[in-house]
Amino acid sequence: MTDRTPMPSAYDPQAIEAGWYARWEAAQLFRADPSSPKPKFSIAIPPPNVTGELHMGHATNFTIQDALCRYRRMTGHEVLWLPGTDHAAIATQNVLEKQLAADGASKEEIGRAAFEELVDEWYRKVRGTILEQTKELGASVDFTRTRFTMDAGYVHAVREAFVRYYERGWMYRGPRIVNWCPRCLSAISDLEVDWQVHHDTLYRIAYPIEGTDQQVVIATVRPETMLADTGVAVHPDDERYRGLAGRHAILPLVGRRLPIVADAAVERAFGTGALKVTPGHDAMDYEIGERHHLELISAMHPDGRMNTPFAPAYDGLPALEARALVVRDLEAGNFLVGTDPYTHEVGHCDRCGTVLEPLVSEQWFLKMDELARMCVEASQAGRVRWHPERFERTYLDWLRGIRDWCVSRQLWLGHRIPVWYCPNGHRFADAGMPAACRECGSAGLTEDPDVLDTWFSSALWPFATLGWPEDTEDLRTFYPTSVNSTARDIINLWVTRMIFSGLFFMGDVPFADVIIHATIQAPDGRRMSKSLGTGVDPREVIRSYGADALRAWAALVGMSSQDVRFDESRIRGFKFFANKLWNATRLVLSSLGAEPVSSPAPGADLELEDRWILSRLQATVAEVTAGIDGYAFQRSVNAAYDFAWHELCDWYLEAVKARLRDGDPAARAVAVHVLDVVFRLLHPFMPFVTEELWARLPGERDFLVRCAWPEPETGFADSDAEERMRPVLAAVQELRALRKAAGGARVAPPAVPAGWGEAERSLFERLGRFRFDDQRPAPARPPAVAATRLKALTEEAAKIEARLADAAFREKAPAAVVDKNQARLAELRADLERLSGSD
RNA sequence: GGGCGGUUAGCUCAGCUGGCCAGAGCGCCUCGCUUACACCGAGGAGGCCGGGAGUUCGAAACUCUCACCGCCCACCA
Repeated sequence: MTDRTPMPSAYDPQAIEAGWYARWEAAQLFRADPSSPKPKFSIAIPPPNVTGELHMGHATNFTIQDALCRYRRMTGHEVLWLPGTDHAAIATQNVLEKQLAADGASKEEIGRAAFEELVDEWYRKVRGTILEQTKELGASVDFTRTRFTMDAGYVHAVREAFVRYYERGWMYRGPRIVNWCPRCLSAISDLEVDWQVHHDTLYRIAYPIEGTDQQVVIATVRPETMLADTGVAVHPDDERYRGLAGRHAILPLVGRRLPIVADAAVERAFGTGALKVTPGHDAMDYEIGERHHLELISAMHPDGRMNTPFAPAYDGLPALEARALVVRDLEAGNFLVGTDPYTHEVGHCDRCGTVLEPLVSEQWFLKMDELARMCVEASQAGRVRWHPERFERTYLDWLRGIRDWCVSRQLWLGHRIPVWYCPNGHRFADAGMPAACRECGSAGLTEDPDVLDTWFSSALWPFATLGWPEDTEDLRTFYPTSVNSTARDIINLWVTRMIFSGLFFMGDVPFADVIIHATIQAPDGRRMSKSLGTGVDPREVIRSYGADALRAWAALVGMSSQDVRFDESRIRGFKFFANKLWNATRLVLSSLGAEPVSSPAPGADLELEDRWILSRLQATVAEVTAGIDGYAFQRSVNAAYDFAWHELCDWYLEAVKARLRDGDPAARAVAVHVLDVVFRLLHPFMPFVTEELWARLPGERDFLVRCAWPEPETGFADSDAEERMRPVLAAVQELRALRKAAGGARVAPPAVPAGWGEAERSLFERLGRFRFDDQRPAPARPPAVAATRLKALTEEAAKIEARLADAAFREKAPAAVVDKNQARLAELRADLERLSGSD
């Protein structure tokens, strides 16, 4: 989009970012064409939702993915970056319930239909916000393919997936102990448990042993659950309790006979070494109960109140009240032996924060053994590569100890479980809406009331968004996708599940590379969170510094191996950088005439500084490219930044200003070329300002978005120019130091160092702003070079001399290292000589 | 209880497979409004690279160990 409008002297992100996204979209630059012959690159964007708007973590993740997509477009790939949103059932339901509660209402009061309207409204709002933010960030997604995990096609995919698992026999239903949220009134999976440290009391309670006057003392933090005790367990090798197994204990307050069993799961060192077994209210007890065929009693309603008709004193009480009462009664009956303070971790619902109750209930489970095995194999075969590599272990460790996945939820919101029950007790899975029972043909089917875990549908994302289970062109073309970029907290929640889903349904991994980006923390190191007031809204950052600055920073820190604190000053630094690019462009453009600008060619009419900057440029191209290829974006950003500011602006443009103004075709060609390449290199990270500036370069301009990625032009690699340039730059710096020492007064022109030709002399004059043939009288006594500078050089030289004098070093160090040291020493000596000469 | 990551200038962070006096951005100090840019330019101060031990001619980087900080996993009630 050629642009010849005048440029204001200051870069204003607001002014330039506004228009570009619409222009890109209008030109359909981000629309993927499955029939293209180009190699394919695809990313299914992680579907965001949770808080309803994009936060800094999303901004970072979007930046990484967008950088990859833009880079791949430029390297000649057909790119599909597919956006979308997730219905996030449990999170959304919680948000809405909180809103209702704030108005003194509840979802039960307003009813299902009204609640669903609220849900739809919420999704519309969230989608609008996310869409807006996606554009503000410059994310080059294909909006024509936007998906939602509850759209019609996706619903079909989810149901179909369930049915296929069901028919394989991997989906089963049964009463099991699960993590139950008494507020959400739903089961949740092991991964959705938020463990928090609690300071509780450990009660020691004496259980009389039947037929003796002895007793066994157990320890518990939840005395109220004793009402549901159906056994006592000790370790089989525990001498203290030898002979106890096989007898019975009598449950205080209730009088129930409890078999005493020996089980190796009991930790002898903990508490008294004796464990009350409550299979209905503790996961480990549940397993012990299964092993020893103990009775299972549920003593709690789903809402967390006691359900103990056999002990009416406690029936119907909230658990904590029941606990107090139980403790009082135990004390009264002399069963309470003692208490100890006790610190441990207690599971909370990670969505609403309520303390979870392990409860037994009917739930659907997905068998994980085969799926886990498929994941491990894919990993071992290197079909999925993790970046950084260490996260592969997070994945493998989880798979190794995996338990079946509880996929059912008792929510109002979500995908219904496609299982049907007929009046004659038959049960079958059907993705459609069957009218009659498959087995007996009877009508009057009822559908399973539960919905699926949100992550069940998210797990299908990489292929369901491409049209699965239909055999679509998109699916054939863009699956498997290329990369998945995620925060590490959902590695197992989401990434792992996508991998086994892909392997099972598609027969192939869903992506070749997984990249795990850093978590962005608040400036003080706390978690960024709305409720803590530590959140930073990307929109405000964009308003202050521009999306380009935010993105450049995100790319710089995104792949850090540790968490990263939000750092406004660095983002501002990138705004300054954009301003620098802006003004460098202004400088070059303002000195161009009307005549066309040619392209520089190696060896043709180039001055020393031209050769130098072109040589540095091609090295920068190589470095930026290597950085992206290795997912080390900080390398790319740093290389481009340093080159553009500290080589191009600080030296080259200063050196060629006059040549540009004088119409030197070589300088013009080189300056324009270097800017052009710099904009290409930076475009994946700073798409707006680079597109804007690139459009203003001479010649007819299309879109930078679809320009070719620069190759390192090795023909411009010029070590001779780089070596000759160094002493000139050093000499300029020394001259500046002299002037400074002279308090700004004129100093005598330096003697021409040996070996300098006309090129060096001319460059030195321009950069140093003086002329060798200046005949005006110099001060009688030239100022002394700053002593510190001299000292530093002398010290370094001495250090290197010492190293070179060391026999061990000369023998053992590789020749290249020795050479390097010698070269450096030569440089230092030359500098010192020049310095003393001007003194 | 296991595992992982971190500890480098005042702040936020780079430093790849050990070798160019230890780097950047911001902040701070001193000069300078030099017709691209004061969102700038030229200089500068500031670091026993968490502590200790080891390997090596040479270690911020490798090994061991200790101390903190953070995260993940785990059925010790």
